Amino acid sequence: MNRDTRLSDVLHVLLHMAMVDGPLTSEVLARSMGTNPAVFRRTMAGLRETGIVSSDKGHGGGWRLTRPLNKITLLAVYEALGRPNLFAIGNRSRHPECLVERNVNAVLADTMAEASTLFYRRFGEITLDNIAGSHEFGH
Amino acid sequence: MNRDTRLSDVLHVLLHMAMVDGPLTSEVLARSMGTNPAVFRRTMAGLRETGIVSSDKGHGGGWRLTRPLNKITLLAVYEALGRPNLFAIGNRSRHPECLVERNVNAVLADTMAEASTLFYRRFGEITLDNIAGSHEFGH
DNA sequence: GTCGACGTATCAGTTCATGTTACATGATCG
DNA sequence: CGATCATGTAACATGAACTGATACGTCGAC
Repeated sequence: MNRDTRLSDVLHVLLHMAMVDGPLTSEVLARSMGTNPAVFRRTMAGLRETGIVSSDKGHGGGWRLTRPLNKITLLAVYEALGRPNLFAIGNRSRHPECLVERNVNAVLADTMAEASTLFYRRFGEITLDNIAGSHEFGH
Repeated sequence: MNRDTRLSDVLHVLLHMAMVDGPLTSEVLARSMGTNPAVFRRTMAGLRETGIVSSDKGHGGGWRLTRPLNKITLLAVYEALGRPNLFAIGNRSRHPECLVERNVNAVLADTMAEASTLFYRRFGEITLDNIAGSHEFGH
């Protein structure tokens, strides 16, 4: 099963955007993401809608950050992507009426919920300037 | 991305096996798992190799548990399946030499490592008899 | 020796994310 | 105002991976 790398890809691009003054085009940023402009725009749509970045058409257009890196948490980026599924494992309810199956599902769901909480907490603590510099943010 | 439900499926089957005296055939157990015998055998191969279950050919053959449920941890089952990938997210190293990308990867890898530890700890604490009864094992 | 069961290789089918193309919209510049 | 440049997005193509399916080999009980 292939992993969803959009979060990693988007962070990479955002950090590069922060290093440049003017806007950058999908053409350029897609290359930095290793894909093509249409995929890049599709991926960034949520970040535009939640206001992390803005995009302009026409001459001199392109993408830019709307606020400094220390005002953007990893959690905000994750949520802007639509909170993609974190886990590769899960339940399949073939027999929803079966008590055993319900117990199994509850155990796995509990553990995954705990792990989710951990992800959210950590993501909320990390701002993008923490990532831009050397890897130092509290442990 | 579709979730890997093998762990959930296998637990379900193991608990049902524990409720029966004699061995059960792939035919029967596959039906309980909602699949066909070949897929069932493929899925259970690791559990046979690690000794959680045994299988016998010929008349009166089939699958049986080799030890009671309270001697089987969820972790043992997970490992017998080959420690399937837990996470749906991940890094893609398109630019391994890029410092920014290395920082991004490190942040995500750290968080995933922490979550892995949590999964392993919880899986190690839970034995299958905890799941068989009502859902009570410590919180 | 026949039958019943597992073991497993191999191929087919499906699904889903990603890649691709195409075209519409809108802004800027001359 | 028209040309150009950029985004927005729909629609379709591609490809990889997992599951399902089939076939056949092995082995044990009767």
